[in-house]
Amino acid sequence: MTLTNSEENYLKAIYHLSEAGKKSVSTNDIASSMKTKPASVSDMIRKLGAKEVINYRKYYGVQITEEGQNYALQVIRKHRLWEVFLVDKLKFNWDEVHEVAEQLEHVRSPLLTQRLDEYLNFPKFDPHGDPIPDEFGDVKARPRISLSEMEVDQAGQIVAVKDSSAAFLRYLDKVGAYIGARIKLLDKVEFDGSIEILVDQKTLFMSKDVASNILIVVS
Amino acid sequence: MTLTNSEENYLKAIYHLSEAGKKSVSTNDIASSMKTKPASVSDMIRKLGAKEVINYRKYYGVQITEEGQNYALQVIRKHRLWEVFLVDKLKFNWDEVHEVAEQLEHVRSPLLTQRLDEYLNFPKFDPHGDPIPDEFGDVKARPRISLSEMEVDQAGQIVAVKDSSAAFLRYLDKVGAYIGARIKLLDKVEFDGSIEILVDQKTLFMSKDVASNILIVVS
DNA sequence: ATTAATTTTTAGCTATATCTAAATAGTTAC
DNA sequence: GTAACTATTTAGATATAGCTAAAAATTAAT
Repeated sequence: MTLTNSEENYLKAIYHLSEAGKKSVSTNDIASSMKTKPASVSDMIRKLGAKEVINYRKYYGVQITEEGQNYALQVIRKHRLWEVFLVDKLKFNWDEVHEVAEQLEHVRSPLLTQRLDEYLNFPKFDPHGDPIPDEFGDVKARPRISLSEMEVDQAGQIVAVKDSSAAFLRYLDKVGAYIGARIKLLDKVEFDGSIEILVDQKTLFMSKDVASNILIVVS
Repeated sequence: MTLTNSEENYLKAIYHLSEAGKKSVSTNDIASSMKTKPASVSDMIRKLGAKEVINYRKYYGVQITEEGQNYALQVIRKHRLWEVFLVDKLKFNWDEVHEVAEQLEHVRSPLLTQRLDEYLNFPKFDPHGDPIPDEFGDVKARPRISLSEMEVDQAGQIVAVKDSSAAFLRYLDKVGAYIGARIKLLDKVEFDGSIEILVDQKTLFMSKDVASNILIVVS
């Protein structure tokens, strides 16, 4: 079973939206993430349904199937391997690789993917810190540290909190430090262990107490 | 001005057919080299004419324009650079690279092409011995003759093949007549034009048919 | 110089992937 | 529980790229 490049792109988008929490993904969600129109999405999900990579029932959201998930993971694998190649070997900056990897991810050659993986020394994470699925679709969990353990100038992504009280979550939401936010540690005050971080182009001060309750995956 | 992948493939075919002698290329020639139907070619050359990469007059052959030639050379440049990458870095055999390079040659990123060229140390010839155009479309020429045109006792190096089918490449690899191999013509049988050559301290017999498909640079 | 053969083009159809506009299904508000 | 709003699908276009079958132009043969 093979998908066209366009079908692969839709499937990848559906996979990413599914990952980001929701069990079922809406036509509008897909349309906005793909920068296309809902009508085009309707058409495409009918095709993806016929190929059994998603479950599709009219007027209800779509759910990715086991087979669809595996397919998506192989495309993501290729995307991230190429990103590693571009940065490690061809000296691209990590913010220059996405568009090129979007093209390279569709090259069909199992041998190429395998040899590239080998050549890059079986990397487990891409230049953005995202995990690279192996040939079976398995991913290595990323090591998590608390925000207070980070070094100055290190960048990362908020992935969880230790204290999940409503008050704490409300506070995080208010300052923009939501789960998934990409942050960078700007400064550490030796005196009290408080820190200064960059979130969404805004700087933010945080006590050591708060910082030690926030879990980070460094990039 | 950009062409679709399909337009790039047609243009490349027209370029290669033009190189192979004839000043003007027929619809049927293109159809058979592209393994498609003359009707499809008619359609496509109208499009390529509109984009001014070929000159097109109904019922006459097409001629590639200056602009078309430059465009074709850049696609060929990418194709051959990727072939070098696959063989030199990813340890592909030289008969396994064509299909993958056909896909990679369409990746659009001037930076990628430039960095790849750099990474490979600005190679001048691909694994089949064909010259790699530089960013201005210039190629380094090497005078080549076919193995069947060599004189007895003349020595040389295999630099390319005319027939690059997988079967032919496999055969050459098997007998040790790889690109780059240094050979010497030991004898020529007048009766059927078959020859005896020395390759890697081994003597090898070859039909005239095979010999005329192997290109040599004499030393 | 006609006729015959070949080549090339046109016409019309299929499939993918997109769009806009209109219709329909589902959800929310009062 | 109906009306209003939102989400989704359908219908009908456009553009690319291919096909077959038939028409038209060119070339070859007698």
